[in-house]
Amino acid sequence: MSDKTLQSFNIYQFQEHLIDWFVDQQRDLPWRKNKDPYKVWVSEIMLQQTKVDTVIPYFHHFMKKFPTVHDLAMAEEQEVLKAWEGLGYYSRARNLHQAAKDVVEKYDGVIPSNPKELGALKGIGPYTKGAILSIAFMQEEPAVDGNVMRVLSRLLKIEDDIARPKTRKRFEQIVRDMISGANPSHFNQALMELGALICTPKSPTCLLCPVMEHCRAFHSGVEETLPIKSKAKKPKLETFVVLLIKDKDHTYMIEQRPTDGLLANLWQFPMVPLKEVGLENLELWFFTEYGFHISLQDQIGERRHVFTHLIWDLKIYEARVSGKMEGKKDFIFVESEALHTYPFPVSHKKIMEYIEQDD
DNA sequence: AAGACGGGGAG
DNA sequence: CTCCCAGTCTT
Repeated sequence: MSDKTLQSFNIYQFQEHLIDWFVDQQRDLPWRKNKDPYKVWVSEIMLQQTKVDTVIPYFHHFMKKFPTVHDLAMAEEQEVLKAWEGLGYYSRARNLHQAAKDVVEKYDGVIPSNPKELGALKGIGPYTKGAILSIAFMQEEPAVDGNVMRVLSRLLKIEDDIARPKTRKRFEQIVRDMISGANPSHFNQALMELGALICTPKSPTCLLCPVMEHCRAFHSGVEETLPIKSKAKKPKLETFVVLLIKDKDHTYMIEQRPTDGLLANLWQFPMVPLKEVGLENLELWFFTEYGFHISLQDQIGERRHVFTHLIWDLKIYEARVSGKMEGKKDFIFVESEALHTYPFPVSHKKIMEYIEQDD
């Protein structure tokens, strides 16, 4: 035992109470029907930063479309992004796709069961590695996510800032000590399930908790003040003009975003950074940027879209093609009925509502 | 260690 | 509206 936090903590009785509760009370979730490593992998990637209820329909659709790691490896990235559309953090989809190709090429389609090779795959960090190793391969590895840090902070009354990278490492060592001798799959999933159902961020239902008697925060009455977490800084505001550029054939201009950064490789209506360009210079700026002329028409709406680190203020304008099109940049004109075949960020999906149906 | 990277739900 | 949630990669 390398962390004295667990001195005088009854690990084996804790394991029994926790796992008995989990076996009895766990939710019936689609990725719990078997322990196919591919399904465990996909579900764990989807569940990063994302609620179970949101993930369920995406998981069903994804498994129908890409039933095996081979199917995923063979797919076009655009298909994978389309299946991910609306789920957010799209680098997860691109990394999962790349990793599936690597698994097929390097490991003949067999997902590696050792920590080193598994953890080297794109998008598989310490948490996901531990989750796959414990759930699919029954190895005694920690899988420390936000639920686990919250549960253990309270259980052991640990006041370290869970926003710090160092804190996760401490919890990993604690789990290594606590998981010993237990069913690794049940133990890790039980900690996370407890965090989701009982030991919730606000107003935890301690009176229903199967490990209440083990919980140091509950005994001290401080469960509501844990875990300690430093706050994120405020997102900064960015203002854009979004152009719904209609061609004479009832088609609209869309473009693909860059291969790196925010919403990489997704499609969008052209966006003009308003602060830098200014409404007066917009048409000239557009010609310089895209190589053909438009005429700006009326503003037809405005939306705010909030990301973790920034806010988009989107002023939606109609525009018309008014010049020859000899494109400098990559863009296409697409019939309004066909827009839905391209992966768009949620913000631009909502902008599609401003397009009239009867044109 | 700090910042980039989405989107949804609760109150 | 405001607040909360939080894995991995990059720098």
